[in-house]
Amino acid sequence: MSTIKDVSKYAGLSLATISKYLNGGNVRSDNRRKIDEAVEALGYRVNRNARSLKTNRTMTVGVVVPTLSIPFFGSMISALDQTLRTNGYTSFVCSYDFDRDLELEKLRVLCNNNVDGIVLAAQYVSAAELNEIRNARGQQMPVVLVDRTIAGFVCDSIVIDNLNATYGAVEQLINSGHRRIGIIVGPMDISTANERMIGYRRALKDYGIPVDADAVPVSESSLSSEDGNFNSMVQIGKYDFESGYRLLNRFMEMEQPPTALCVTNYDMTMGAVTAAHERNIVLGRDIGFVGFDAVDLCRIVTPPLSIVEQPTMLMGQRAGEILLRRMAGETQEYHQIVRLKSHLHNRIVTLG
Amino acid sequence: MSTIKDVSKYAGLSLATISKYLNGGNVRSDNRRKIDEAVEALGYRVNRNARSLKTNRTMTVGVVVPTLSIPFFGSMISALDQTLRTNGYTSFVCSYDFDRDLELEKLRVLCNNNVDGIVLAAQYVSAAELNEIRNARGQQMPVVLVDRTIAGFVCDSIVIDNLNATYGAVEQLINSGHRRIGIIVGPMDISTANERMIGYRRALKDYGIPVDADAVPVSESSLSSEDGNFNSMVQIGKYDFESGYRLLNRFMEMEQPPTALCVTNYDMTMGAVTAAHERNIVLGRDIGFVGFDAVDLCRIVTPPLSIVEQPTMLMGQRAGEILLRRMAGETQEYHQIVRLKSHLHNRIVTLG
DNA sequence: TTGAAAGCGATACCAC
DNA sequence: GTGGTATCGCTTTCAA
Repeated sequence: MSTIKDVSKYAGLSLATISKYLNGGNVRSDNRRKIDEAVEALGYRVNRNARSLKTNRTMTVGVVVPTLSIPFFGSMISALDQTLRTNGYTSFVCSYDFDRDLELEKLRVLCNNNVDGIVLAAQYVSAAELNEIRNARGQQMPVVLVDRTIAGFVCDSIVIDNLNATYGAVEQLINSGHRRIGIIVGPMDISTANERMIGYRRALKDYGIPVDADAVPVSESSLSSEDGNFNSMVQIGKYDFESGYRLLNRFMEMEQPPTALCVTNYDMTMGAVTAAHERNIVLGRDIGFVGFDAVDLCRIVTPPLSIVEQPTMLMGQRAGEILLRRMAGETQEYHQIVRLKSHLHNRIVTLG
Repeated sequence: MSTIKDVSKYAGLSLATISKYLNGGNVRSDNRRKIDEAVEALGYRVNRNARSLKTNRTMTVGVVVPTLSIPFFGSMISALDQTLRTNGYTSFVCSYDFDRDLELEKLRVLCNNNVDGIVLAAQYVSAAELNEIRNARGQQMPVVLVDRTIAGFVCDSIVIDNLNATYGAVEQLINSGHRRIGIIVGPMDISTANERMIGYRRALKDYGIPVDADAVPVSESSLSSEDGNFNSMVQIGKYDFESGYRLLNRFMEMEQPPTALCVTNYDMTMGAVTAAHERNIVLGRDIGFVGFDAVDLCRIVTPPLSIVEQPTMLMGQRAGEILLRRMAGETQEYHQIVRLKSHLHNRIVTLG
């Protein structure tokens, strides 16, 4: 492959001149022609590695997500990449497949590859670990958290107003006559799951419906095992298909099953819908139901499902915008948490 | 941030010794201790940019796909990454969002970033363009194509036996009594779409069912517009939701609609299922139906859908294995096309 | 505007 | 086993 040196020889000009021109500097027009010709003839392409070594910038950002198998992150990434691209950055995506070690490894590799910034949908990583990564290279590398926050880690975050998302969902169920409402949430150490749980509790409380004693977020109690209480209206899953499937079945096998159910992410919604189908339960008719994220799905089943839709594109865009500002050096700004509103596709039918 | 130089000073050893040790060389045990201590104390991390500049290897591979919003590529990438990781490589994923220019740009950026290999699910890029990219850096960079091949581009490819996938699907429909079978395929310049179309035609032919005159692959005719024939049993979509939705409706509005339908990718299957639902057509009962990829879906609707499932994980794994061999320098091997079998989840009910 | 030269952080050859 | 040093490809100061 040809280097800038080859171009220099071919064009009969110095390295400095070539470099300057290639980086947008001013060069006499006849020299410009010579360089263009040389570049063309040699098929020269800059070696970004070498450039980065010198400039300390790679014009790349790393995007780290727990999985690429659900549409949620796919569309977020799409919007994010588009935003970054307009400013000359490209994004490299890594999935850690819900694996604790892999999450950390991906972050480190990205960091060692000198990305200029990181967008992370975190799961297991701790504030301390993230701080180490953020400070590994010279000055603090910009990190933007999406979807989930991390307790004790100060940075910019773009999240959904999870509390009001479930609050609204549960409120609708209450308004249509339900009093005995179950919820399937995610692991309590994930911020989204915790917040969604709180929204559920608050809605019940506001409407004077007693909340199960154990239906409290982990920060306020020792509840953490999903197998804590087989009769609780709050069941804690793992945000995966199997959890939704299994926990819907558990609900239905209670002595006093709920009359309505709220399921709080994509995979668990798919699992719950599948389980319901296999039990010949028609969601939205036999029991009230609100799912999360699976927007395509709600058009396909009868009756249509109520679904909380999260603004994934907006989330990606906002994350990109903030990251761009940080990478441009706006360090004096306070760190911010952007909280986006979700949208409830409401198809709840009033009871009896 | 600290460099190898700092480690050298801190440990009181030469650069060469540090570098050697850090790369697995032999060093006296007391020195080993000193170095470990220095690395720990300084929080030293190798600068991969600098290393790559010297070694000409980045230990990264670029993965380029048309979208991250369908599970198909997500699970392929997962298996691919896992395979690569066992050999010390990490993968950086880029989506081009079905955009022609972006596809090329992503490939170029990856190439300029000196990835050691590329896995590509191609759509628009030409053989000439790919060749240029492959040869841009020194010796030929390993490129493995997944899912789709490119006419005239010689390389390793992992694809599905698309022809027999649709052949099998259509055969089942024929066996259950259908004679008038429609198909919704993708753009004819995508190899998978072309092959799926051929499988359809061959099945009809083998069973003595007349094929619409215009139901021919693009290589054999000028057919390319999806609006070519409003009454054809072959309708050409764009592999997106909207195509499936619109073309199912078109089929149903024909004077003589098909009695069975085969839809040949994920998004179009979702679109078709949605459209059918809105028309109150029960797929699998009112008309025969086989979809593609949407495996979750087939458990959720009644009656369960017949679906062609593609071995996405295996595809990613195989792609990784071949790429690893190429990156290890096995250049003498012939380029190969690995053709994986798909699996038909058959729930077709025999016609009354 | 142009060019000579230093240096980014690491590796690897070669002499000791 | 250890260390001095040239070098990877590029940017950037500074002097001309």
